[in-house]
Amino acid sequence: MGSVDRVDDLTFKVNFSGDGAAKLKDRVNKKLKEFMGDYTDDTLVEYVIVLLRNGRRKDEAMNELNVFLGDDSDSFVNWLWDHLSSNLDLYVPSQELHVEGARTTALGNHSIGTGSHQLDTDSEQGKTTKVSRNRHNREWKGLIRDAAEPPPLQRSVVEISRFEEKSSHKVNNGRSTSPRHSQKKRSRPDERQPIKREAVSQMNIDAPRRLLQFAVRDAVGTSRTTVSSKEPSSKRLRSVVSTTSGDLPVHRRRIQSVARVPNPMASVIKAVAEAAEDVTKVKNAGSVFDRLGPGMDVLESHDLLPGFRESSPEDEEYGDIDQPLETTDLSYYQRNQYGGQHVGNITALESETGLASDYLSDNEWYDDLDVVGHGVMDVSRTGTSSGNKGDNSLIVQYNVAKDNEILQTRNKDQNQSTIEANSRKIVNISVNVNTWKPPHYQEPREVSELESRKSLLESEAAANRSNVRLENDNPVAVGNGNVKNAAYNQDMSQKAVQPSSVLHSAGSPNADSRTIFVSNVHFAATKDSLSRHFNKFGEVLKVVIVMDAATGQPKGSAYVEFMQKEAADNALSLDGTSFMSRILKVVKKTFAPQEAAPVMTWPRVARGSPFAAARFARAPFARGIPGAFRPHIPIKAGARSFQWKRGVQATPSDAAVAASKFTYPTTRSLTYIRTEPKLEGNATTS
DNA sequence: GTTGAGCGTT
Repeated sequence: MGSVDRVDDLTFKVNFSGDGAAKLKDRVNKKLKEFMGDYTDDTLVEYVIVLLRNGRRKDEAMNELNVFLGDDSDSFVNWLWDHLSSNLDLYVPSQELHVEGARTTALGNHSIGTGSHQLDTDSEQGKTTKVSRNRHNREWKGLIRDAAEPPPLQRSVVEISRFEEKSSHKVNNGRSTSPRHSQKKRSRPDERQPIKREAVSQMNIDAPRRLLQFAVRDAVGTSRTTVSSKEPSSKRLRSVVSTTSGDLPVHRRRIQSVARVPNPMASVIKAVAEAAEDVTKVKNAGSVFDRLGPGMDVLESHDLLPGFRESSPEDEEYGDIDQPLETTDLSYYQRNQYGGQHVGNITALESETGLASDYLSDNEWYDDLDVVGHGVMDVSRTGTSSGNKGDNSLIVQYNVAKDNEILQTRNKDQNQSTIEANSRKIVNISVNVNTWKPPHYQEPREVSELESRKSLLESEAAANRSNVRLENDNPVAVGNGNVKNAAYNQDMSQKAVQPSSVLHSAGSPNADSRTIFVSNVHFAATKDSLSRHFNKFGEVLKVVIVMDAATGQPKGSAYVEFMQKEAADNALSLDGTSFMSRILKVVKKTFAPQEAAPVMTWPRVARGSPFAAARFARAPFARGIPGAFRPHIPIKAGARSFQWKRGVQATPSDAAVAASKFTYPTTRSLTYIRTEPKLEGNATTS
């Protein structure tokens, strides 16, 4: 078939202009419809024509169209070449008609080219990048006419790819993968540089690009799941759609063609797949597109939202970009939830600094962290407003808190700009983390004290029968107690602290009496920090930070359960003191239900009363308790002032009596409340 | 306008 060979060598590097172009478009469109049916996209038609005009050889055209037409690409191009070889004069003015047997310069080049070349390059490009796709299509005709400049083939290839990148900047089409990107490599890399932007109907790229994006995304999606697979990318790609084409309906065939991706696009896809593979190797990259980024800064600026960016590897399923903010909140939440265990690893990781800073340094990092803390709130609250300046950094922080190790590795290969801005805060968090002590750190003491404590608790259990009875007056309270009891045992078994579990089974009904309710807790406070803050008064068994289930953020209150009831009582002395630069409200956990039982013998302060409630709610109960609670009642009246006063001159007041009653040396050290030496102290001394 | 009344969770 010599004639066929001859046709195959043809290129149609012609200026299809005016009516000719329209006619050709029409014809091509019809033909394409035979293959693609309603899926035929006008832009694809235009794309075909541009291929011709750029002097694509037949095989090249097949390759390029293969992405969109799949198997049909060959037959279509065959048809096209045949058709053009005999009918080219239908579409091109005869004087411009110039069919070339080999790849040489086209005739149309100088006839119309130069003049419109300028226009195309400068004005048109700037314009079209801003115009919508529809307008592209509409203007295409004219553009084609104008863009009659056909530079040497290779260069035009380059141009397209450049346009591709360029336009995707503004169109914000997200995950565009610059279809021609790799092709330019394939064609002739050395010719890449000279031409910056010699526009060649860039608008034609949009639709193909969209299609290609899907292909690439499929490819990427596949390769992402097969993380460690070393098999050739083409193989993986094939697995996207496993069916073989055979005699499937047109539509399905087309879909397949996207995924099957034979040799031509293989280079593109391969590059993508390789990039994807790199991503999985690098472990940190949140997204394949992150790695694809170098060629497409669009993603950098648009799609890679901070949260998405920072999402840790195990959050791979968040790859959908819609999630970043959720991720943020989640990590924040987890950070609190993880409280002990997870952060513990981090501590171990940086153990040199650990444990060193304790009580005294507490205040320091608390103050520091307070700064961060505000941001914390910002994130969780105004998470959706991306305009918030602090968001980025804070998100980073959370991941620090969540998984420090990951961030450290990430730091290495991430753009330092963001990191740099946040490094200070990160350090703060790290300090926070470092001050944490592993759960067992107090076990030695616990064990040693355990004997005495056991007895103590037993007696306490007996002593608290009265409390229990008091609870029993209220049915609801009893129910709560039981539930908590169970919870206790569970919790203890998890912690594998056997002795305490024993204690609990004995004293669990008194859990409430050993528990304090701390409110006005800083949102950034963790179980650990609270535990450390309160364990001055005795072993802290459990700290529960009350979280708002809806928002996932802390509600600013916490339950601190001590091993001993006395410790809880003493801990009440921290009421009105500063913790993380917030004035704590420390009260006993209430026994009485809030709303269900307004039925009390003595007159109660109405629940609606915002201020008095917390304070007075305890009063009636305390009245029923002999001894232990009494001293605190007067303190409550002027809690803050009293605390300050005591801190300053250590007055042997009721509070001091209460404090010294159980001889916890740390009780006196309340003087460390130095954060806000305000008017309070003076006011009450009078 | 640098959240802030309140009693949860396993």
